[in-house]
Amino acid sequence: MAAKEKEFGNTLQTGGYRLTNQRQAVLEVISQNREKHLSTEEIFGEVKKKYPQIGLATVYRAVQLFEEIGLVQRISLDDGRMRYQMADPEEKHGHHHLICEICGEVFDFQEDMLELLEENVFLEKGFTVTNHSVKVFGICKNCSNQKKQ
Amino acid sequence: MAAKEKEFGNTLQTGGYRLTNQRQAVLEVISQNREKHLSTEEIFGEVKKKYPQIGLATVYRAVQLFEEIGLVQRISLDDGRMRYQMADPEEKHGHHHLICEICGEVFDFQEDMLELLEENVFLEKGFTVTNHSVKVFGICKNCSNQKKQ
DNA sequence: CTGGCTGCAAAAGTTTTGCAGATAC
DNA sequence: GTATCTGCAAAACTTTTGCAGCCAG
Repeated sequence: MAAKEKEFGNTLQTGGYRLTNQRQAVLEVISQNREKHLSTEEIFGEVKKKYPQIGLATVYRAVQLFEEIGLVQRISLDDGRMRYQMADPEEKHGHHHLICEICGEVFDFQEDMLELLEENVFLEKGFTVTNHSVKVFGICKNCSNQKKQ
Repeated sequence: MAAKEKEFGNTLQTGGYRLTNQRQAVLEVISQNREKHLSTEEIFGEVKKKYPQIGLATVYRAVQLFEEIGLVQRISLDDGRMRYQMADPEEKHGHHHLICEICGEVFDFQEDMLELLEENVFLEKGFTVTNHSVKVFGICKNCSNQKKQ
């Protein structure tokens, strides 16, 4: 925890950015909801609990900054709002998402098979891959079980 | 062409929807720009050339209907607006997109390797895949060549 | 100190909605 | 004829921006 905050501070400092209470609070919320894929508005709501005077624009500016310096990963579920999740520095391209079409739950998954896909795309189309975003829609295990009952 | 319009009419009729001039005009624009990935505003602009009195809301309602009945595929490039493209009824899950990070051009690609990925996801997570959306970012062949010059 | 950051409020951009009139079937 | 569709305008939402004051370094 202390190590994490130190790392956060360093990452901001390296870029010449300031470590403000607001930014700390925003990152804390994202960090404490690692599995949640929060929208900006949801982050705003959570941060306000601990930091009631914060403005929505500050949250928008904070998450954008965090994405630029690689602290968080931006996720779009194509529903007209952006979501954010902690980025894992170990991952080359960020991870991917399984989205249940019944309950809307979002599950993470890691899939290295996509490396092969990238190779194919380069050979066939001359396209050099720098990143990819994969969303897989379907029915999650829980919802499948409920259907059977 | 005539066959396509007939098919369009039938698809709408099957659902109990009306074949209006506005809807025909919207679908014509999408159909005549198969490789373009037009945004709703762009579709609106094109349609107005032939049908100047059309309203933007009508275009929004038309593309939403077309997506529901499977005539078009909705594409999100996470830039805050939706795009639409003709759907190929032959494709199981729609095709995927290569997005150049330099010129912004969007190229289509078909990749069957994802079938394997779906199998893995089911085995590992019990998640039954019904659809997926893959976006691959990178540098296209043209932009790579320009860089070298 | 001072340049970067915040909060507020206004603006911008996309998409949705309500409603009276028009139209496909 | 009538249920559906359209066009307009207003509203709803998310995100961005301008600016005066504040604060981290």
